[in-house]
Amino acid sequence: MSKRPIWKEQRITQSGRRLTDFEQVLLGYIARKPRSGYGLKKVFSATPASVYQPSPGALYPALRRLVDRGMLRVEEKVPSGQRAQFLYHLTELGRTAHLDWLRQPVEPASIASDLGVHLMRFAMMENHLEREEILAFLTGLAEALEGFVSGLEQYVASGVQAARRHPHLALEHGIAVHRASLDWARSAVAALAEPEPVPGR
Amino acid sequence: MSKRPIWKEQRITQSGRRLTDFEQVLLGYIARKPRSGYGLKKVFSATPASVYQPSPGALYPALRRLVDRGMLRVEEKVPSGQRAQFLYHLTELGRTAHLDWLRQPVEPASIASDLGVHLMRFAMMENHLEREEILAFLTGLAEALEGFVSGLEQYVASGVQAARRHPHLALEHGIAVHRASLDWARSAVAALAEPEPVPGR
DNA sequence: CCCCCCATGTAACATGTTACATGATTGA
DNA sequence: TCAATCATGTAACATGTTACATGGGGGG
Repeated sequence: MSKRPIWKEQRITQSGRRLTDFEQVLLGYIARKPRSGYGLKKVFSATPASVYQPSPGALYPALRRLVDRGMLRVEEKVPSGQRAQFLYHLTELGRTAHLDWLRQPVEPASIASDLGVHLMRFAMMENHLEREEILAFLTGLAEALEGFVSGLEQYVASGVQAARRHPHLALEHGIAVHRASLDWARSAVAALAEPEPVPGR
Repeated sequence: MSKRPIWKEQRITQSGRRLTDFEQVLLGYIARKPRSGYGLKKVFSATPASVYQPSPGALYPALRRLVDRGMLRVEEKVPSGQRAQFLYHLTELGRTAHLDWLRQPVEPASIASDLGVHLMRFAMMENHLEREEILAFLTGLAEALEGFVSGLEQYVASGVQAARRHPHLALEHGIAVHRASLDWARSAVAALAEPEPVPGR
């Protein structure tokens, strides 16, 4: 009795669980245009940046979960004589969840491990968020990267591990790539602060 | 009988399975100096670059697996009255596996997703591989990055997805950071091609 | 005839995350 | 007394990878 378990409403009963990044990315692709499982597979393989190729054992169960949770709706198409094809559409709930995901602020603590996800989010924000929100996101991203880079620089300056050459060089690598990321974020802010360039003139 | 299953000696009976990168990194830290589970945990938290903090549910089972497979040997220390502490040492088999891992060539196809692992490997090569091997590794890394970057550039130049601004910017990000990585690799080759700078003068 | 593309999945297996659990010592 | 640090783990759960399975249609 002195030590009864504390249930801080964890185990959010399965349907309250947060969607994984992969599930969110699927929602994002389907938001642009309804797709089949195979169609999604092709979207991934056609993008050179996202080197990630989801295996069927990851893709199909994920779609099933999204349907079960009411994020997706299935449309069955039977193209006469061929194997059935299933087109997935976003539901209202799915669209809400996707927008919420796009609007998550950048968490400075996990900036290094989340960079790829943030870039994915940025790519999917187009036509979904206001310009102001997008600029705020990029600014937050830049600030987080600034903090991360200066943290690495301080560590290098502090002289810990200075004796070993390779770890030092590896740290320099981290500084270099995150600085490049930071420069990109700043230039993206500048590019998007201007109005969309009209191709015709 | 017409279609019996094909067993291409997959399922390599548990002990033939390749070690995961995480297991290899553990071997690498233990190679430098025998450590306890808790000691390894601290190594991770003390390194600013590897933002990854292994959970106990990942760390302890991994150590157990390495012991079961003969890569590690356990030394029990009982500091009189305190909870037992276990120091892990590399076995010969463990050292061999670690060196094999360090010597794996860079796979150009997976360069983007493996960059972090390659940097980890580079950091751990010091005092284990010959200078020539290290330079060859860095050269291979640079070549793979060159190929990756020029692939991205060609994709951008091909004008697919040119209509959408955000994906285009995200691709530019990929180009920028991998180019930074490439520059780093080249400068690291140059730095290591010279003899170790003597601190005293 | 064989292989590749279309298009769907399932099963076994290993791993990781989150939360819980234990228990001593040190410091506020 | 309460909290943090040292130091070890386990249990439940969800997810991912690899390989297998099915089956039609088109091209060399």
